[in-house]
Amino acid sequence: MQSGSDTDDMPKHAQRDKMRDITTSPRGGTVTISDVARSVGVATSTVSRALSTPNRISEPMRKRIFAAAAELGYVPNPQAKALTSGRTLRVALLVPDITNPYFFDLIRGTQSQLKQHGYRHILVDSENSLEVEAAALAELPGSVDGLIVMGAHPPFERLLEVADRTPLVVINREIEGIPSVVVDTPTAMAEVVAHLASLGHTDIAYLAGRQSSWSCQMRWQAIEAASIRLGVRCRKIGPFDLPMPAGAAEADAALEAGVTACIFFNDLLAIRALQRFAALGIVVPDRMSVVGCDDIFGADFCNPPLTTLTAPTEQVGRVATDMLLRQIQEQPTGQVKNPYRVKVPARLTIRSSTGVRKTR
Amino acid sequence: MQSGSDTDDMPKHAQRDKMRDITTSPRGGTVTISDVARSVGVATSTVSRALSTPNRISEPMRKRIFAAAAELGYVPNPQAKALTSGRTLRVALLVPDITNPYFFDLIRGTQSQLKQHGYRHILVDSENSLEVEAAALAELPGSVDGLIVMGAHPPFERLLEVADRTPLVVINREIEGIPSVVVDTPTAMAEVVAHLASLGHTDIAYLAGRQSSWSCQMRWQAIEAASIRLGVRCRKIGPFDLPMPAGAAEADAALEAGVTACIFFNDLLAIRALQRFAALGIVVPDRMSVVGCDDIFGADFCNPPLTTLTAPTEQVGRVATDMLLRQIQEQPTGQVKNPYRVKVPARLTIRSSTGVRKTR
DNA sequence: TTTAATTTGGCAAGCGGTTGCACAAATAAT
DNA sequence: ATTATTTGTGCAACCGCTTGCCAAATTAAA
Repeated sequence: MQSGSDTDDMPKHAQRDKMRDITTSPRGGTVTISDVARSVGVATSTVSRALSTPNRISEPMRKRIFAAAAELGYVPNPQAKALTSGRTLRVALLVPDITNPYFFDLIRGTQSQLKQHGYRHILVDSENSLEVEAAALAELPGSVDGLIVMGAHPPFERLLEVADRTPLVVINREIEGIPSVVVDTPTAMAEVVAHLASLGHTDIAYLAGRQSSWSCQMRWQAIEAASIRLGVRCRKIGPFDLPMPAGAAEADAALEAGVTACIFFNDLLAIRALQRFAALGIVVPDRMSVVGCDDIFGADFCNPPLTTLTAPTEQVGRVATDMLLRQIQEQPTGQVKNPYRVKVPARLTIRSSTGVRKTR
Repeated sequence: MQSGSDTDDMPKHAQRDKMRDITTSPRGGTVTISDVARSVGVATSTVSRALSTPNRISEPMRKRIFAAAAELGYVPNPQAKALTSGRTLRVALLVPDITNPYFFDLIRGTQSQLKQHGYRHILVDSENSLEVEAAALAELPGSVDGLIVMGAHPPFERLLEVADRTPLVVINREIEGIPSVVVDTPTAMAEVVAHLASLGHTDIAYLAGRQSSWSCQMRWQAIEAASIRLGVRCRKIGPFDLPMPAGAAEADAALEAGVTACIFFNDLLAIRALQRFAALGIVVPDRMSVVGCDDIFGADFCNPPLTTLTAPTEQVGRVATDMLLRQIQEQPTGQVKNPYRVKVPARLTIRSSTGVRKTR
């Protein structure tokens, strides 16, 4: 009851604290470091150090503080931590379209690797919108320690700017000066062409992706070069950007072009095209051979199972994450960034959607 | 040139600021609100209000501040904002397994809705691990404004605790006192049983999910009740928790049980079982009818296309998000939380994996 | 013209942590 | 026993931004 005397000689902030205590203590009050400090009877700095600076505080004191923290249910506030330390322990993942199963494994790979290092993910799905991507690129660097950008559509100058102030790794695109990890689909695409040629196909179409991405261009270059070398005709069709389900239009176009084999930018397209062909009564691979890319979920059990390019996608995610984390670590000394590039091979997985050319 | 005089009568903090300016201005320095303030010649508070309190600052001044902010490339620091405002504008998404395509649409739904309201996602994939889930549940509330928990494995007491201090919405599980949105698969499962019965099946198996989830239990109850009502035999098998690819073991078990139709907990299982049956030479649906649940990506183009339950999954995500955001908004007054529950119907989509029972 | 009501902008105290620096106690060296 | 070294803690400033409160300036009312 003589608490009245406290109030007088207490410094102002202590009075406030006390009020806060009374006000919020009953329920819902977050336990802060100073609650712990008060409970143990030490300064907040001591608690802070006990919690995050090893060997700075005597063992007995450390124990007491830990005990108190546990008892009070103290959970550090990441915002506050981030504000002072400059580390958010968060990484942003920029994905063009979560709806594409290709990104599952990539996400899974990054997530598991990040988790191991105590980091979290912010997942941003740009839904293939350049504006969303641009906005995210502008805003995210403040709230994360680094970014991983997948299937990068944004202009490379923009990415360079971002890379200049934030650790950044790009997946499936190579940009001078930015660390990247890409799947070497172009090289594998040459194999695809050879595979088709060996089956007797001389007229091939390459159906480009909706957005002309870097990968798409690289693949086309490789395919074109390979077909010239092998003496087969190959034309590029698309990209289409129609409201109809992606894949069907491409299928129709391939049909109209009179080719006997077609290579799709990715499995999503290829699978939908497969459905379209089925609907039109076009037998795959007898009338038309179909090749996809990525070996996504579904490529092995669609009808017929899809010949495609397979890559260790989850590993790609892990490698990219490692590169990013390394960048984040070395940032202090980081005068010169290490634009390390990794290229992982893809291999041709032959299933039943490709077959010998039938003369009709 | 007479700036020398400034240094003398400047308050201490201003001097510091100035020093900081010299130090970090050259490069890499983040532009803060006080940089903008200095550039315009006003106080930080004015800038802050111009930026985030409508109609508090005169129009001309507002314009000047905006211009300066734009010119300097000012980007607000979310950490600091969060620290003062108590709002992180971030929501966590707890997913048991991103590898399951079912969650795509859910994620997409929440993401798009969140984006519209200026919120971001933190995606946490627990990879079906209870510990990871528990850890996330403990840690996340501090760094987000609310959580959406999917396919909730965590014990409900735990969830109640969390819900007590953080806005929370659960998807596909009902817990007294927690807002939830669930797909009414149980009701639809009765239809499934009726469908199978009408095809002449009298021996049915229900293949449970790996983890005995709430949905799984509800479905089994509904299936059991329906089969009793319809006079067919139905047994529950599993769950299995084997290292082999989920689905194959279930297929074998169904075969061994001698049933002519089987209902799988979800499409992932059903599709893998389909592959297993094909590998064993069991023709679906002639020798075995197969039903899945969720109508995930792939269910329509697997071989044969899968009979399954379809629900507006993306919408479920949106609704859950709305409920969460509403909760976040009303939190100030939030004496009594509104444990609102939504149940969205699922409907039976009949494709080719179910057929009339063939006597053998 | 004087007084009251609005606007507009600044001051300064935080939010919940971290950290450089100072200081007292404990241990070692002279 | 006295001085020089280690620890072990506390003080207080600070991270970037918000906000309650106050004062000066502008406008409206008396």
